[in-house]
Amino acid sequence: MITMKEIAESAGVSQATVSRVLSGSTLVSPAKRRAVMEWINKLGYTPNMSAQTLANKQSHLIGMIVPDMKNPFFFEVIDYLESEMKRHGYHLLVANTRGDENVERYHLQTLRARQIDGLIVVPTSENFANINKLKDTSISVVVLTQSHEMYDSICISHSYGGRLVANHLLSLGMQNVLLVGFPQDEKFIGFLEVYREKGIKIPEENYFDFKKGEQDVVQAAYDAVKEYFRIHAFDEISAIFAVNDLAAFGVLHAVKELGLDIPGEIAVVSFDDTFISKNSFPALTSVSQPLEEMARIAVELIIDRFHNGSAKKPVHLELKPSLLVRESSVKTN
Amino acid sequence: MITMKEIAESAGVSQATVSRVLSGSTLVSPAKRRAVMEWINKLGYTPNMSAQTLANKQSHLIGMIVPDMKNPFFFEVIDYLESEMKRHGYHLLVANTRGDENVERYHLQTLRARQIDGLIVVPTSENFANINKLKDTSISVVVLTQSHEMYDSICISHSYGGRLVANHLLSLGMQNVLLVGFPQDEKFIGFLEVYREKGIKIPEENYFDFKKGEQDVVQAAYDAVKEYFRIHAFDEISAIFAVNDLAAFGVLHAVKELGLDIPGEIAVVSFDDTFISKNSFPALTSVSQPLEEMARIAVELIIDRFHNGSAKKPVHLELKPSLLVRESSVKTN
DNA sequence: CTGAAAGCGCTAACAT
DNA sequence: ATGTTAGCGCTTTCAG
Repeated sequence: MITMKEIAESAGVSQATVSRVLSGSTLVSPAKRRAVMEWINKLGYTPNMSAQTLANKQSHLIGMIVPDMKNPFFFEVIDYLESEMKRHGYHLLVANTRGDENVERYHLQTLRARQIDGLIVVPTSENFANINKLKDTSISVVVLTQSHEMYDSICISHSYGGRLVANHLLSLGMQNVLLVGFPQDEKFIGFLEVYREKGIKIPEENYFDFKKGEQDVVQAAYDAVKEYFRIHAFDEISAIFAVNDLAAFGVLHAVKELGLDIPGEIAVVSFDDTFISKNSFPALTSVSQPLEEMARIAVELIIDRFHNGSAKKPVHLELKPSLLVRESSVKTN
Repeated sequence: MITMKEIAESAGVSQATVSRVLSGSTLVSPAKRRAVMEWINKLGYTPNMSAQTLANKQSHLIGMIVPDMKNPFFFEVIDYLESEMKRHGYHLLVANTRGDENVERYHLQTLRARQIDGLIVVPTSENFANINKLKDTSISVVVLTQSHEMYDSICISHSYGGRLVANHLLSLGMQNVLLVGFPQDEKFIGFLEVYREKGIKIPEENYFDFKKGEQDVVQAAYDAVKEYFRIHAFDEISAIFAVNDLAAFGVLHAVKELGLDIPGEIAVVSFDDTFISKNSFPALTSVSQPLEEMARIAVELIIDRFHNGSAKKPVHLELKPSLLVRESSVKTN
């Protein structure tokens, strides 16, 4: 690895001058600048960002912690974030907790040690137990997909998303629905509110509950549907609302295996609108999150906080999701 | 951020002693060790890895460059890699080229600047143009999913995978097949070899060619099938072999939309065996790569090279894929 | 405009 | 067993 010192010696200037050239300072004579540039190219100099980080107290690194890297939703988020960071000259350090709070704690610690300029977290721990401890560190954090009072946070209104689904299904006259996911999820709460407002009750047994931290969501959802219909007649429900695309994928598999027509005999509605929703057959009606916008804002917030400190109080963004109606709930032809 | 120096002052010892405690050196008296540990906890010390990297010339960072982060195959790989790196105390820096060679070049440069201890690349550029230039740098690279003569490389035999598919389809008496992907792909070449050996010819028009760097593979595959059947009768082919799961997903969608029975009227075979293969309906017969093993070896190779230099000559691993037969090619009930 | 020198936080001889 | 010191590669005053 060739260093600034070496190119300084070769070009017959001081290290400071090389540094100035590299940083685009105007205080360098054209002649020296040219000489330095020549040697930089000739010797193939690459700056040492660790040294820069140490000297500047800025790493241009953003850490991200997610609970499940295998979920396409997170991958699409990561993809947008990575892309957005590149635009700003940042790099992404990803860490996966696999739903384990201890792993989350570990990553919180090691990412901090890496001098990240900011952290984007999709919380794993219950009640934000781990991330709340970051409060008395100087690190700026953005909580993604959930709202958090202490930190900047960006999410959609899940309950509004649930309401969209409810209104859609009700407009189709579908009164009995199976919910596949985590009953405490805001989207289901919003959904149930609407039904309650209309005086329609969804029986308890129609809330299928995943174990917290369930890793094979597809399989769990598949099993849920199979189990439900082992006990219930096919015409007892008219629709299934899945907590996310992974779950919907499992639901779809099960429903088709049972030979039920979608949406004729049973409608399926999903959440997140990843490539799975768009490309399944039938294509899934799904609640879509404005991921690109969320990613853009997240990166901007992080960078802004880094420079302008924690002076301003936390920004809480709650964007509105939208419902994309496709063939899994409404026959088009 | 509290530093070693501050700990040293608080504990009334030298910085070197703190460093020794932290590195687990035995050359510290129990008393001082205890005192130091107390202050470390009290003050909430976190080491500065940039400084460590600078002093040690080791970052414990591994970079990875992939051409398409949205492909489930790659994110399953990334997931395994991240997990494996964590076991070794490494972190993963991911970069996505989106099929753009210029972006690949950019990342090669910036990742190097970040002092990564090693690089795992899934090549984007034709003929390895970009990565070949790493040869005269000291960085250790592992090429993943393809074989490369200069660097350590880990891949499966794609042509063997293609042969597995060919033999499987032939055993089912399927003589005319539509290939959806990139005709120059080894898996298709292997596939065609077997057919040729049996004296069976697949007409040129049955090779559907994606544009290089095609980003929406699902859609492209969907379109390919639709287009094929716009011109051809349904019974002209008995099977479709898709280049990967993303393509197979599109194929599946199209075939079902056309109302064809799978595998009765048409069989579908895929490659990579991601969660898509496992969970589609019908579940896809697919060629499976030993991802976990590949990830483990990749990380071990990188770390080994880092410590033992480029002395030994490159290791080339070509693992054998296996064919998982599911309902998309063979009716089970 | 340019160079010398101090410092970022940590490690690793080298003394003692 | 412990402290002192000299870097690691870069940025940034401070002089000139």
